[in-house]
Amino acid sequence: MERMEFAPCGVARGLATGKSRSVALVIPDVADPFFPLLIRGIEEALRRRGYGLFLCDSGQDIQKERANVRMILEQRVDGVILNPTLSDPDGQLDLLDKRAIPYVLLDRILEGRNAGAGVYVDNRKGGRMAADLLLGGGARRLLFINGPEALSVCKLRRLGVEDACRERGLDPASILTGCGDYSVASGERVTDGFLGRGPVPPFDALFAANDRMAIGAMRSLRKHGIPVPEAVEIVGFDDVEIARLVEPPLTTVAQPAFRMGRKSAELLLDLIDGRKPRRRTIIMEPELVLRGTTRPR
Amino acid sequence: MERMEFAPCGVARGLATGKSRSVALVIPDVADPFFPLLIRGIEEALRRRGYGLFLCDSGQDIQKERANVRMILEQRVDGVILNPTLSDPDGQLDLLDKRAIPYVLLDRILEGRNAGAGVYVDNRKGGRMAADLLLGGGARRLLFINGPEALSVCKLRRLGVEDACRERGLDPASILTGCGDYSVASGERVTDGFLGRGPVPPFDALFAANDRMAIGAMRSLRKHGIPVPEAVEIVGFDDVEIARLVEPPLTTVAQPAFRMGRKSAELLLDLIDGRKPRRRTIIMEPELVLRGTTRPR
DNA sequence: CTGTTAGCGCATTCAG
DNA sequence: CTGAATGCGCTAACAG
Repeated sequence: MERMEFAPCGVARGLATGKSRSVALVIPDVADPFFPLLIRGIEEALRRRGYGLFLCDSGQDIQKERANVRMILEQRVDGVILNPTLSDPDGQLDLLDKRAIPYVLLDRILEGRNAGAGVYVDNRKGGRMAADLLLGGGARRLLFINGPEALSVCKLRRLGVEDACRERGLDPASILTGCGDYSVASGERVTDGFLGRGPVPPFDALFAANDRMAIGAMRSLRKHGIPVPEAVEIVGFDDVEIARLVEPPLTTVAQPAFRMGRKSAELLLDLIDGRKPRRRTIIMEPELVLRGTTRPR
Repeated sequence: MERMEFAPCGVARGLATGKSRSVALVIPDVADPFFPLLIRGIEEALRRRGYGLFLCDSGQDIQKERANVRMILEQRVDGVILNPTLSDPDGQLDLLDKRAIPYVLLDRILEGRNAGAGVYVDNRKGGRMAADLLLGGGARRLLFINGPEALSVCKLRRLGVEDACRERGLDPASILTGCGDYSVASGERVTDGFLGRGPVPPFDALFAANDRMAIGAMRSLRKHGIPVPEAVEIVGFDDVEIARLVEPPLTTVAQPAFRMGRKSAELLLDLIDGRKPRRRTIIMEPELVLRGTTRPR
């Protein structure tokens, strides 16, 4: 069988068994540097058990996301790892439910559904860690640039920020808030908006819900001649590769992307095999990485 | 059929027709920021024609690359887009040939094979453009940090650099040369190596075969207190997202990654459908993007 | 325990 | 032009 170079036909086996030995990953944007490590983790877990990975980048486009789900259903994948686009994907989750295709949600919490499996970091804690670092460093006025608040993770990060305020006896309503779309450009734009109003920045600390927006904010501050971290301290979220390459290197709340990917794939494979995983939702710990956009503590 | 929410079973159709309506993409490293746009281009072309994409990241590991190819063969993809790892993948190309599975090479030129299809930029021209920019700006001594010279693209970029030298009456042997592995760290290490020998840098211009190594070089120069672009001008290759985010933003030779991806997928689909594409190898034009690591011209 | 067979859900073919 | 039969290459159930 080795020498004949025979490879059993997965398609025929798939038809006979009803299992295609493949899973799909649906993400909103491959270009987001948060995904590469995640994908690596997923692939490692899948390969170990002989599964292939269908990649579906919906490009932030709900139309494409629909098309992707349709294609997934046709290709008869055994399961789906879903990191939904901004818009509400519940219609698509219903489709998966109806077809009894197991799925794991990455970085999104389902409020209505009780049966959903998911993997994510403790976003509330992450938000609290970031805000607490800044407030503990003497910040008087915090600007929080959140992602799209329709996403549960964003809501949670905001709650964490508010926790930190309350713990220090501050009114959560006193923090400035902006909202971006996770892109560098949006972080820059939001920050520009707050800086346009006068010569003195109305904030002395800034927390962005991801590193890309934090880097956008850094660009805005540099443009306005405001020194980081001397006049404004900055904390990001994710710890992507760029974070350590910008100048000064970005202090950030790290997500264990590789482990998240691996874990979500393992969880999905357990569901596919009909095993009952002990925990269907897995919450990982964020970790503060101190670099150059905050003053030494 | 709409209302019944019926989806034809791709697996059964695959068995009946011998076509799985899916192709595989084999890349050495999803974390390389050059790939996201490429993947987007590929996905766009594939979705348009109802094909799915199997992602295979070999993680620079030839063992995994083999395992990937095996999995690909089992899953009976209709074609493969291959961006091979450093090591020689010809054994695996033979496998594909034997099985008559069409494939398109990305960014790698086949010297022995006459039938290979491929998509890449004119790397020689790109190398010449970069070196010419630097030499034309008055550089006396050029450091060229190449990628692994086992790769044909790297050989070509070097040839382009030598072309530029000769055109300006310089001896190509006079340029300093280092070799990295495309990572930020390797660019930094190689540059460190040249700067460790004395207080004055032995070069006044630097061309790196990709942006990540160029950024590593920038880090090394900053560490040594050498101003960019005043004392050393730098040009990278690729034009990935980070290039415009570092400070100063990186002058670079841009590759049309999205178009390369789309084109390679279209080419592959033509091969799969048995159409005879007019050109089996497609060479795209690199483009110089002037930013802050070179002085204004 | 080994060898045989039915059938997975389609596309294709051939008969009507 | 519409409708029924065959087989793609496997696995699972079953018989020997």
